[in-house]
Parts: sequence; C-alpha cells; structure tokens
Amino acid sequence: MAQKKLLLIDGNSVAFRAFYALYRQLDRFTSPDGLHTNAIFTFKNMLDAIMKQTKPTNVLVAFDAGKVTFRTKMYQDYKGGRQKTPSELSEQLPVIRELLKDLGIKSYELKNYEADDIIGTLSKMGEDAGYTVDVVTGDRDLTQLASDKTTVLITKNGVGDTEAYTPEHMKEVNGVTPTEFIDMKALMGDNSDNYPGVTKVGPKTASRLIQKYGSVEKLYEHVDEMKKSKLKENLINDKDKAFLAKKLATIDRDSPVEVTLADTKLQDPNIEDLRNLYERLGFKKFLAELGASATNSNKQEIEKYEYLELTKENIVELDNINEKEVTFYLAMLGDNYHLAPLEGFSLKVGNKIYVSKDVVLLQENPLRQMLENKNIKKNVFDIKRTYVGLNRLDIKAEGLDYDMLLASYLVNNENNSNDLGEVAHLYDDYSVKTDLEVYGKGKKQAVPEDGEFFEHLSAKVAVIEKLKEPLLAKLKDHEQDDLYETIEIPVAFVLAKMEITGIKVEASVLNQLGNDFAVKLQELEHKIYQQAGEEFNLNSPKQLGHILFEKLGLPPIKKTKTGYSTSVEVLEQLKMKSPIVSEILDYRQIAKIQNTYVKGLLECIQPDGRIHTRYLQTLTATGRLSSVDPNLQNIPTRTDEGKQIRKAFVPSTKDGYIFSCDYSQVELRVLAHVSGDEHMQEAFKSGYDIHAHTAMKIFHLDSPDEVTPLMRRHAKAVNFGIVYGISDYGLSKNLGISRKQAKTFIENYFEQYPQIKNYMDEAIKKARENGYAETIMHRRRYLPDIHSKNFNVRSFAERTAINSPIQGSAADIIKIAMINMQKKLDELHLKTKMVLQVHDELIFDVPKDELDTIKKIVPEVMQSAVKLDVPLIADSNWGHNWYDAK
DNA sequence: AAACTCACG
DNA sequence: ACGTACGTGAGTTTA
Repeated sequence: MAQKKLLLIDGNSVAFRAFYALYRQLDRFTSPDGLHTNAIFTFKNMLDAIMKQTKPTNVLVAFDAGKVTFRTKMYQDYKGGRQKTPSELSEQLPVIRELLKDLGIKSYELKNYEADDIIGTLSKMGEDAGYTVDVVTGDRDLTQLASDKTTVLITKNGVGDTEAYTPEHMKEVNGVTPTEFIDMKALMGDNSDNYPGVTKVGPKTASRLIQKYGSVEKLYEHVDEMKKSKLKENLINDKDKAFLAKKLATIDRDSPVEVTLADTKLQDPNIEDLRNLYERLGFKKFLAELGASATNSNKQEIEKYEYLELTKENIVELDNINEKEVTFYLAMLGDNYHLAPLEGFSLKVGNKIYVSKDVVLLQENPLRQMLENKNIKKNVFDIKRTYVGLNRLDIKAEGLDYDMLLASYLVNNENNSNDLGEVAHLYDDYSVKTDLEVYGKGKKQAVPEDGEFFEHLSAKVAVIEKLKEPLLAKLKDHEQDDLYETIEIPVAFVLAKMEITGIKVEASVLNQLGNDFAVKLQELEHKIYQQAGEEFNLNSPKQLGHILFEKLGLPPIKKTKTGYSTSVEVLEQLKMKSPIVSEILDYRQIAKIQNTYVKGLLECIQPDGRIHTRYLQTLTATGRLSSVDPNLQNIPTRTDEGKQIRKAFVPSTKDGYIFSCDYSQVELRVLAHVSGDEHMQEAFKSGYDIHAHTAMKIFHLDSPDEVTPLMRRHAKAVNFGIVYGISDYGLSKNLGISRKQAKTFIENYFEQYPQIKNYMDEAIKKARENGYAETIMHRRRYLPDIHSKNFNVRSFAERTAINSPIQGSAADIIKIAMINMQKKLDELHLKTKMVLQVHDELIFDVPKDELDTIKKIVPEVMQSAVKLDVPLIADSNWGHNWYDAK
C-alpha cells in the first residue's frame, strides 16, 4: 500500500514569509495590470520546494478567517497592536488561493478559528487515520504539534529551506516535549501575539520550570514549597495570566472543520487555468515550466535546442562554414578557470549547435583556425574566462567580440551574477538552467550525464546569441556603448594577460617569515595564557571575551549581536588597563599575517613559481575590480611585520625590478572635477598639499606654515569623509573627537567649498530622479533604496549616491590607463609585464634594461588616461621586490 | 552558513 | 530622532 502523507501548510504565515523574502523587489514584481506579485511568485517557489521535499499524497493550505476568533473573545488584546497586513500583501492572498485551486490543492478557512487550529485538527485526523503528517509554517507556535507521526517544518531564510521539528529536535532546542511547550509558552507569554505570561520569565526560566514540574498546573500545586524569591512572587502574582496564556497558546485540535481527509487529496492541476493565471500575472518562469502542451497560443514554452555531438570524425562538417559570426561556450567545472577541469564546449554556427566533451578537438582544425581567426567574431559569456581557458589549450583566441556577462553587468549590476543561467533569467529567458542546478555545489558538484550536459551547453550558446541584440540595445539606450566597447571589453583582455602572466613569489622568503612569526606567536601565546591564568582558544572572540570582561573584569566597551566585541577598536581603548591587551593585539596582528598571508599565499604558488589571481570584472557595485584566489589587492602595507610579506613578491628576471606607480589622490581629484569646485581645483592646479590646504581652509589660517600636523590629520579625515558621504558621527568616531567638533569641521568645510556641498546635494537629487548614480563614463549604479521610508536605508543610499560616482570614475580612469599601458608595452615590444592592479596603483615586472623606459612611460600613460579639469598625478617607485618598490 | 575580525584602496 | 562612514576578500570559530 502506498504511504499516505498529509501536508498541511499555514497559508498566511508562508505568504507572509514569501512577501518579505522579496520585499526589496516589491516594485519589480508587478503583473501587467498593476498587481504586486512578489508573494505569489515566492509562494509558488516555496510550495514547489516543499512538495519536492515531502512528496505528499494529500495537501491542505489553511488560512486565517479574519480578526475575530475564539481567542479574541477570551482575551481582547490577542494579537492586538500588531501591524496590519500591508495592502501590497493582502491583495495577493486571494490570488494565492486561486493559484492553489488551479494546482489542485485544497485551501480552507474557518470562521472564528485561526489557521493553526485547522492544522491542529487535521493533523490529529491524519494521525488517527494512519497518515504521516508534515506541517509547514513560519510560526513556532505550531511546533507543539510535533509527534512521532507529525513533523513541523519551520521556514527559514531562503526559498524552501526549513528546520524540521521532531519531538527530539524540540527537546534539543527548548528542552521540553511538544506538549510541554504549551506550558512553557504559558509562563513566557507571547510578544508577537501580544499576551503576557509571568513577569520576568523568558525561555530559559520557563524551560527550566517546566522541565522540573512538567506543567503549569503541577507547578502551581507546588509553588508554595519554592524558596522565597522574586521569581516565586512573580509566579504567584501572575497566576491568572499564566493560565490565560496557556489557553491562548493551546491549539484547538478538535475545531469544527468541515473538510474530510478525502477532500485534501491532491488533484491534477488545471493546466489551462494555470496558463491563464500565469499569463495574467506575467510569470514567464512558470509559463515556461508548463511547457507546450494544451494550446499553441503560448509563446513562452521552454525551448529545446537541437544539437549535434562533434567527434574527430564529423569535425570536417565545419570545414565549409564561412560565417562571420559564431557563438562559443567553454565549459569548466568550478570557478577558478586557471585550474578548473575543462569539461566541454558548445558552438553555434548559423542555426546549428555543436557540442562536445572532448576539448582537445578545439586544437584541431578547423576549430582552432576558427578560434584564432580575428575575422570570425565570437559571442561569448565572459571573455576573460574564455580567453584564459583557451590559452590553457594553447589556443590564442582572437575575435572574441561580444561578452554577455560584461554587457549585463553594465546594464544593471544590482543583481550581479557570474552565472549565465541566472543572467538569462533576469531577462525572462528560462530556457537555460543555472550551473548550480545542473552541476550542484560543494562536494556533490559534478558534470551530469551526457544528455543533460549537452542540453545545458546548447542552451547556453543559444541564449548568448538570443539576448545579444536586446542587451546591446540597452547599452545604447543607457549611453554605455562606449564604456562597453572602449573600456570593459579591452580591459578584459588586459586582465586576462595579467592573470596568465601572474607574479613571481619566493616561497623561501615566506617560509623564513613564517618561522619567525611562529616563534613570536608561541611567545605571545605563552605570556597571554600566563596572565589569563588559563589556556584558552585565543582565536575565539567568545573565549577571549570571557577572559577579558568576566575573568579579568575589564570594562566591556562595545557589544556585538552575540556577546562582547573584542575588535582592535575596543582593545586599543583597554591597552592602558592591562598589559595583556597589548599582547593580544600583537598576537592578533601576527596571527593574521601568518594565516592569511604566509600560509595562504604559499598554498597559491603554482608550479611555475607564480601566483595567478583572478580579477573579478563584474562584481563590484562601483566598477572597481576585485581580486580572488588569492586576493592580491590587500597585501599588508600598514605595519612593519605585514609589509615584510611584500619582500616575497619579486621580478621574474634576474636583477629585474618591481615597479609600482600610483595615482595621487585620484578620488579627490575626481571630486574636484565633477563638483567644479574652484577652490579645490585651484589647490590641485597649484600642486598644493591638498590636506594642508583643506586644513588652512577649515581652520581659517592664512599660511601653510600655520598648519600643525594635527590639523592636517584632521583635515585629511574630513577629505576622506567627504568622499564617503560624510556624517558628523562617522568623522567624530574616526578622529576620536566630539560629535560637536566634527560637526563644526564639516560646516566649515562646506562654507569654504560651497560647490562640493552643491555636488553632494545634486548627486542625491539626481539619484532620486533617475533611480541611479552615474560615473564620468556612464557606468551606472541603481539605488532603489533612495526612496525608502526607512531613514537608515535611505541615508545609506544617499551616501552611496555621493560616493559611487567618485569611486566609480576613479575605477574608469585606471581601466583606461591599463588599456593604454598594455597597448604601449606591445607597441614598444617591451618585455615588461603589467602584473597587478590595486585600485589606484599599477605594478609591473620589469627587466633590468627596461627600467628607464618604464620610469618614463608609465606615469605618462597614467596621467594622460583622461583629461580632467585638474591634473592627474602618478608617483613611481621601484626596487628588487615589492617591499623595496616604495 | 553566519558572525567576527582584519587585511587593502 | 533616527545610527553611520565608501568599496572589497579571507581565515577562524561557532552554530
């Protein structure tokens, strides 16, 4: 006999979760006729995930019937003070019920009762009739229903993710059985349902008491025997409350429901109605899932792409092709394309798609010729990855022309993803799956069987081609075609070459440093344990917090979500109180260098003696690059010990140089340019020390000689603050001055640089009008939060509106410099390689005899990358390793 | 997987 | 009055 399985869903609760899961996208999810759809959409996704997980034979979704229930009659304020359901959600509830009906799922509500009671009653009916029962809800109240036959699944963050409450799990979490949980709640009360329990009794105490006495009733039988205490007093005073709370907390498992178990049997979905509903709501994803069955009116069916598997034998078929444009995808398993195994490829030529798992075929003609012919344009997803991957096969790709990843990143980097499937879904094309879906993740990641794999690869090339025109049109519409064509595409090749070159790192230097640090760490550890009077895990903030603030009684200056903060900020302030603190700071600093840099970098040195980082070109919100595996943009420079790491970064030629050239104050120069502020422009044009100049201005001094080092330091912080979208609080914290003083600084600043103030106001205004902020090269950052009603959220968006054009324009500038630089190196046939970029700095691996040339051309190229209203200045340094290039 | 901490511009 | 600087990646512990 097939197993009978009943699934009971708390409709309101799950809809509520669904609504808030996509709350930020609220305005993006609307149907053609203006109905919000975010909750409906997510509800369906969650439902699918739950059904897949539980595989029920019977399903019922219970809804609340209204405000008035038997509980409100018992206690007037039940659920009082609760915010009423937002209208954007309540308008979606009837549609969810319609959706359920079309899906063949029973939904039900009962006057005077809550969804909880319907579920309680049906779960009991189900259990009695021999069903296994699953309950899904976001509300922990229902965990009281857990039993050996019933599991309560509490929805967690993320679609379809749940925490399963069995009686065992209940015991682990609360220390009590599901029925005892009701008694626990009687003592605790429920804030969200707005009824009190016993004063000062929270989960801990409630759990302890119920474990001891078994129930509220038994507790009160013995309450007089308790020792005199505040708790005892409270228990006695709040006895009525406790008994009322117990009634309110108890789910009615015998409510007069009119449904039978037979009514809950899962029915076949009504495809036609579903199609109509999805069309009305604009749900392309679900329409696509319905596929092409009943009608032919539907244009959104999943496309299946025909493909031909290429082999050594039939490869000749490609011989007679003379297309000017093809689409190509190279598949690898894993993100790190320098190392990830190459798994296959797909190629679309005209309307034919070819696939293969044999990447070696690519080295054979006519495939190799095609890839290396610059006159045959290739559409790809991720030029840099493709270029590097093919380079591993010793294929020098040419004519890589269109990059879907770069285009979509520029068009909108809000929801940025490096996954082709996800990007396609953003543009409503669901014919290609995500890599996560096809390959899985973590240890289980693997290439699926041939059919599925080839379908996936075919879909990829088809979609790259299909979305090319719409994406290019959007770029044009955004005036971003120039940014795309003359910056991002060329810089992708520059980065690819930098990554392939890599930078030479001496393992011996790192090993030596590692030994030294290990000795220091041992000593520090020993001293710290001695002062603490015990050994503990120094790397655990929790254990460290216990030692410092409980055992040693130091004042806890700051708290985190989970306990005491032990960050540098806090420890710095405690330094004076106990010598242990300085030693902990030293330990932390060295441990960081040891783990992240010595150990971390050693693991990344490849057999060629080099480290090949990956620059992520389509990740940041501002247009900067980021660097991973490893991150070479955060190699220490601020402390002496840290800086030593740089000694391991060396030139690849004998007696060669590491040459570094960095922009001086790019962001402030960009600000001077975009704001048009005369005073600041004047300062840069005259070559003044900008921070000293600011100090003169805000402290009302007449000559640079009057600027003290402290004034300069303060002025420097103000300049930084301006770039970040300043606040008096932030500045005061940064400088350790009073908030009032910080405020004065800022006011003086705006008085002296009125056009900067004006820029900031305009930046916010423009972001509000356009919905995005923009760099000098038209790179966009969308800022939907600029309209938020929440002060914090909105303020953050406003600061971002100020900062992004500055940080982003600086990123634009250095990208242009990199392109020009690579071009120059090629033109002059130099052996020098550009090896690293660190936001405002370029680093080169220079053979001895090219140093003089490099000294001359690098600053020239960087300074002339763009023409601003102020000069761009770049300073050079060099030495026989990165440490000496200072 | 999240929280904390800390490295960089 | 609200609670804060902007942008990143990675290692360790803890849940």
